[in-house]
Amino acid sequence: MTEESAAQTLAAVIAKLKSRNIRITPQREVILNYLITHHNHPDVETIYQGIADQLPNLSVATVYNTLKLFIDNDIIIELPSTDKDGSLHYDFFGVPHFHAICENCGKITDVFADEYSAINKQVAQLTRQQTNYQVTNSHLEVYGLCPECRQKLNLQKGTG
Amino acid sequence: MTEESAAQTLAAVIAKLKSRNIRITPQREVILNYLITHHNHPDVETIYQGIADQLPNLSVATVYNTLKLFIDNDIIIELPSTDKDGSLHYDFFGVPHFHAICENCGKITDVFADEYSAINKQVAQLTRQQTNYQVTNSHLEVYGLCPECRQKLNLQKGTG
DNA sequence: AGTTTGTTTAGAATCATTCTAGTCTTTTTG
DNA sequence: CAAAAAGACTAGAATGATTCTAAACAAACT
Repeated sequence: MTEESAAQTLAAVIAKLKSRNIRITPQREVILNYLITHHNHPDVETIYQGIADQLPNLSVATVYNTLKLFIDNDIIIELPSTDKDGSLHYDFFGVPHFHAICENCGKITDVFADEYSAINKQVAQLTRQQTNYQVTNSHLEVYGLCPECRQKLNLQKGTG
Repeated sequence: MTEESAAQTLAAVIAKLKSRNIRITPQREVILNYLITHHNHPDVETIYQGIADQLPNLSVATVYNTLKLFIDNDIIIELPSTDKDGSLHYDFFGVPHFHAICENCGKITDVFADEYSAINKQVAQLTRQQTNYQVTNSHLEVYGLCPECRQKLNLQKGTG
């Protein structure tokens, strides 16, 4: 992704928020920009550290408040905490995708697939039919072993 | 589900655990039985209260340890905490299904659908192809408004 | 019987998240 | 523009779910 398109994405999301009468404060813009340009599924602490130079007086509470605001407006999603830490992770959700999570090291990997949009539609429809929920979005997490951990564990098994 | 089949399910899961050389303690059996016979997506506190009469000396730490054991052996799954509380929820995962979660009241509803098994297979395959993960399972959560909250919120809107 | 390994208990410790009170900023209104 | 109102931010305290620790207990192994 080029810098130009990140800027375009930022502008588009800001427009979306403004259209809902949500104020764009410097804090919100910096946090949003961080999320658009970093795809490492950061937790609150990582975000806080990552923008400390741009917002020296930032409060962690503001990060929490802002993330909640973004979640409620379907701009980012929350990912479960892995075994390795106890904190939730966040992910800008511009292009729909799902997540592969390593049960060994806790790494989270984005999975983009054309088929996902059709799957999503089917799941929303099934849910409506069977529960009468009004569906707004969905999250899919796939659990398993990442290639690195697979290799590591196989070597251990071979050696031990 | 009849009582008989719950007992059969319990026996089957115990056999599975034993085949992996995992000890079946009274605590583990009671907690497992609770999860098999209650499908209200309990949190730790609810489980603890629900079996207090059967295990008067039970420690919460044991509940946490046992749930982790069951998760690692793909017997139960963990569900995210809703806005209404800060604790994780647990669900016996004998028959694969996914979850609809109400964004307003936090209710979690099981969704059973024949199509889910095919979706799951497709998702596992996509993940393998694109990330080279070795997939063991997956969770799907659908977010939206439950029928009750939809009605409640519509009435408010109409009245206000 | 004694030793090792694994499990449970009770309570303390941790730490992510939420809450609170006060301050600051922006918007609205006259 | 000034005043008032609404919304947002900060710093630090409070909460509370989860994890950790040390000691007691139970089961498996020699």
